[in-house]
Amino acid sequence: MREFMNITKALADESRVRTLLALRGGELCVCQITELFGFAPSTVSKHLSILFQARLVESRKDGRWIYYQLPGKNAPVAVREALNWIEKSQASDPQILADKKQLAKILKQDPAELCKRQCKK
Amino acid sequence: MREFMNITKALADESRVRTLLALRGGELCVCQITELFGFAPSTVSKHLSILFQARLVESRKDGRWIYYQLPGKNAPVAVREALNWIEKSQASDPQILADKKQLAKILKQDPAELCKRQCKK
DNA sequence: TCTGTATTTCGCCATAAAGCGAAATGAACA
DNA sequence: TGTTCATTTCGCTTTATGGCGAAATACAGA
Repeated sequence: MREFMNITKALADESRVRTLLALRGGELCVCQITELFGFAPSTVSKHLSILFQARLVESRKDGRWIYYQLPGKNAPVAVREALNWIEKSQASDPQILADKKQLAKILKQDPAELCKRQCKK
Repeated sequence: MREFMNITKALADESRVRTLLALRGGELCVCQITELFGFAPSTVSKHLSILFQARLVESRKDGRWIYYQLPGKNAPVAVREALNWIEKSQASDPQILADKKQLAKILKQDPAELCKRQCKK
């Protein structure tokens, strides 16, 4: 029950749901997600750690960058079902489509440049 | 998106998840759910109104009693999928099984007696 | 109509959660 | 060995949420 509630609580925030749907296109580093939402990097990091604790995302370290991605087939059933539910219910939501568009623009940019800009703020 | 978040926020509380699973056995009136949790009637009422707004439950008035139940086939897809997910993930959870047992005892009692006791507190 | 009662609404308090900026961490590179 | 910089952790403030009891509402029955 504890684990299940970790999932439901993680899903009870719009930014986190949008993050999960944004990750459908493949892994993203923190600064790319930060760019998508316009939040402070620390805020995004916290959101990601909540998703991670719920096992809704996995992470991979590559040098100074940390990439987050949707979990693989080894994920708990409750997690897989949850992601399925979100996908089915929200894939065509206007906000999600807008995010997808915005994300395409972000992916064209150099991640290093994104990060540098965010740190200067 | 707004509607979807209503669902996820409604599910982000353990009592509300337990309520949904308790309703699998059929409709319940407010005082029966109140008895199950040991909360104040006003607290239970609020929980139910949150579930209702998310369309995760429906209600039926019968005289002074209001019965809550799981939604029928006309429920939105997101709601049906959510209930499915909860059922699959949590049906065999110890807490849910305990609730089921406790509920069986409650159902043997006269609802009118339950309510009277709760009001006197 | 008046009383009793099942439920909801309201106002309050305590706790949890979301956001930020500053400081800490840890890996690459001069 | 420092320095740079992507990310996280910490401390803080503001807002949201869950709980209660008291009062309001709505309906049944005397």
